[in-house]
Amino acid sequence: MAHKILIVDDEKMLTELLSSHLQACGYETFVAEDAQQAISMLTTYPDLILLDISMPEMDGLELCKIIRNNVICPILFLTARITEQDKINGLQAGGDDYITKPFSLQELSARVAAHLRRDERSKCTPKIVSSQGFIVNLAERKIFYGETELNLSNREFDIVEFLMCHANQIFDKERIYEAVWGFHGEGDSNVIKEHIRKIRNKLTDATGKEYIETVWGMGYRWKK
Amino acid sequence: MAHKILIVDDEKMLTELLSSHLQACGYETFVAEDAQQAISMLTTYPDLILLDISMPEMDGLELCKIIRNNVICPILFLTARITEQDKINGLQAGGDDYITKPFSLQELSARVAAHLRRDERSKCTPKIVSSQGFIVNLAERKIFYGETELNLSNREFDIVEFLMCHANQIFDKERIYEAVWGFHGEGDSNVIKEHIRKIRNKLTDATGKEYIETVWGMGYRWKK
DNA sequence: CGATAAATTGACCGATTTTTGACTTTTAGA
DNA sequence: TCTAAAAGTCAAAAATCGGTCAATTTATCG
Repeated sequence: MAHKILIVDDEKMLTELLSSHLQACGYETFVAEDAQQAISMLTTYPDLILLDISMPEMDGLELCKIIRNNVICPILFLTARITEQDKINGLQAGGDDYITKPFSLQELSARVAAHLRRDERSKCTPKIVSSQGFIVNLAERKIFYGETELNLSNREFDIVEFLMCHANQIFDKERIYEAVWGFHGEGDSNVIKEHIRKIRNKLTDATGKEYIETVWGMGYRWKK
Repeated sequence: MAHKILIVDDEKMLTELLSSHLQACGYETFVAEDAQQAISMLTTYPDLILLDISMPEMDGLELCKIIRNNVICPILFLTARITEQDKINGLQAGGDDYITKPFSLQELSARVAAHLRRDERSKCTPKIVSSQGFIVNLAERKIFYGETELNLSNREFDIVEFLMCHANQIFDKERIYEAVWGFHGEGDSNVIKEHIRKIRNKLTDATGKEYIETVWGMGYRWKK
């Protein structure tokens, strides 16, 4: 399957040029001309994003942060000026690399390919973490307690992963929602309660122990 | 290094309250009472800005745009009313979030912390304070006297935190109510009296000493 | 398309916290 | 000493929060 590349830029000339070149290189391309479009196009789950941060109508860095909160793929900035401060700002906003204008199409596709390769490699390396008798396979998103698998659903896995990786810290429902869903939810949400219940059932079924503690009026935490 | 927060508001009462609470939370605060001051204080490079957009003497949104053009830190609006249009206007002007009045100090610092967290992953905010044999964990909102935990409820914790952080100062019930609840209460409220009683019981149970003194006709104070 | 699993929502219960109201005690000043 | 205001006490009502279940909506897969 071809890699998907999202191009965010308001200059039609440029986007068409990039788009056709990258398509010629075998990529699938999507174009967004403003922040609104860019955000809604994240649903295509691009493998890489080219983002022009020097667009007059919007703050590219701000947009970058929003994007970074929703996807993990590489974000490459297209920019005219480039100072040390720009670099720092951009990296803090979650960017991965800069391509300064003017650039050749060859250079562009080379950089794109390099980032996709690196991303692909890191995807291939299985990440396995173990703690408290659990074996967590982040790549396959599976959790074992000794020999027995826990069969968590996606959301359940996300919640467990988040709590486990921040053991002993207390998180209220709002924060868990933010961490797992990536955006704000309504304050008094039943969703978290229900997921916690399901998770607890599966945990105690497999281990016979309690791992998620409720701190009344504060939230939940993974005991360690 | 503590995070720097710039507070822009023309109500002295409120700015002092916010300032002292945020300082208690470990932040460094700066106060600007008008647009002129606010702009010149941008040279302190704040990590977050609290901006009251309902100030009579100036256009908060206009000011926000100016600020946004100069710094990239989160800008949180303090506002009484909040319509859908307000939100759009505010976000277009470069704001990041809204806190609608009335709000509790707890809510405020939670939102502030959330934005700072999202903005970067630096962990320089001090979360544990100790004094007079007490260990106050602001993150987990727990208080220990030596080894023994005090098991305060949330409101109780808020009151103790407020009094403790302003040791030896006298506050009447009105003032305590404002600080903890975030808005004005009726004058002769039993709520404070009752909470103080509960707190005193828990304090003497754990320590055998008296910490909260009543100053007759004036209020309460934390003895130090 | 339909079947199945997952995610979310709404309703309800019980525990805990918070607030209230009635009452008692203490205090300062006449 | 007496009194009115302020503070303290207690129990019970009200609000909040978390846990659970069933029902509904939403994704996923063949």
